[in-house]
Amino acid sequence: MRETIGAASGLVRLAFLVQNLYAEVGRGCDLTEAQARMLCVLTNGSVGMAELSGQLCLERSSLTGLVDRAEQRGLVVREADPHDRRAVKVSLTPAGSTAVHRFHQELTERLEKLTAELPVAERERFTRTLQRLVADVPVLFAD
Amino acid sequence: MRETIGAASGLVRLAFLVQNLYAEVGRGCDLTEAQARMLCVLTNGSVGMAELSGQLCLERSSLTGLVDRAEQRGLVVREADPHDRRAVKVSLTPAGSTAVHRFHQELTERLEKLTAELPVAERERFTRTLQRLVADVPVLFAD
DNA sequence: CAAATTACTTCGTGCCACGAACAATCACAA
DNA sequence: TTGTGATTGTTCGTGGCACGAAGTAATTTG
Repeated sequence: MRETIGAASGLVRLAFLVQNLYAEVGRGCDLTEAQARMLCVLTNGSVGMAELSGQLCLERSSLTGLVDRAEQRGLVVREADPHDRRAVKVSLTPAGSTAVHRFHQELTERLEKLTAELPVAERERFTRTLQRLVADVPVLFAD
Repeated sequence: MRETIGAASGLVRLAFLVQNLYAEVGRGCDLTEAQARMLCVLTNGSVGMAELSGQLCLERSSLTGLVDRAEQRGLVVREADPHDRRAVKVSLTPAGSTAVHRFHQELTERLEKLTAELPVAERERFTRTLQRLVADVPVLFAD
């Protein structure tokens, strides 16, 4: 049983590691963690508040403030949905797009360094298993 | 290059997944994420503020409040360090110990379910690689 | 058309994290 | 011994994050 316990510990520590990297790279781009996550989702195009809160696993009331602050910083805009006057579409401004691309690139580099030391075969196997485990996690960080 | 990009995405998504689980299990034990992390570190015995802030990657000033709130909830106590009158040792109360053990057990179960569907060989390989990647991450979630 | 549903916001609360500034204590060297 | 510089931890101010309850407006449904 030693091994399964180790798996849980390993997952937690890996998550901690990645999360710290995420925050660190975010700070370098002047983005909070929550903002960076949101901008990553918006990379795929404009999204309504409800769907966005679903993808980020946030209550809608939490999202309102997040979008507010991002909008004040000029990273994001709210647009009226032509088909539903209740709804709002959130999308990236050019500044937001620039920021998120820089963030994405830097984080990708840092994360690749993490696995860079592994032998190629091990690395590929690891990645494949990873893909399998996260198959139904929303795409927060597109390829 | 398709594969290396996927590795970064996979890591981010896995981290998101684990982090959400962490928060969810925490809520079930009436612990915030930050509190749960701290209590996990304290499982190994009492620790000074400076070392604790290092292990949690937090500024000392952030830790003060975290310990304050945990102390008010009766999860933790501050004790004077006999060898250094500036220093403080933080340790678990019985209530804190109970809470963190429950948290640890539930989270471990949930995390094992994550990998439970994998073929045994793949799972073992994955775990081994995991251990290697997190070798120098502080122990936030002991075996 | 009335009622139920959906989309989003507002408000109040508590928690989290940072940096600057500060007091107490310690370690060490002159 | 007496500075002097480093270390330990706290306070304070600021800003951000997240929740839930309650509310408004628009849409859908019966």
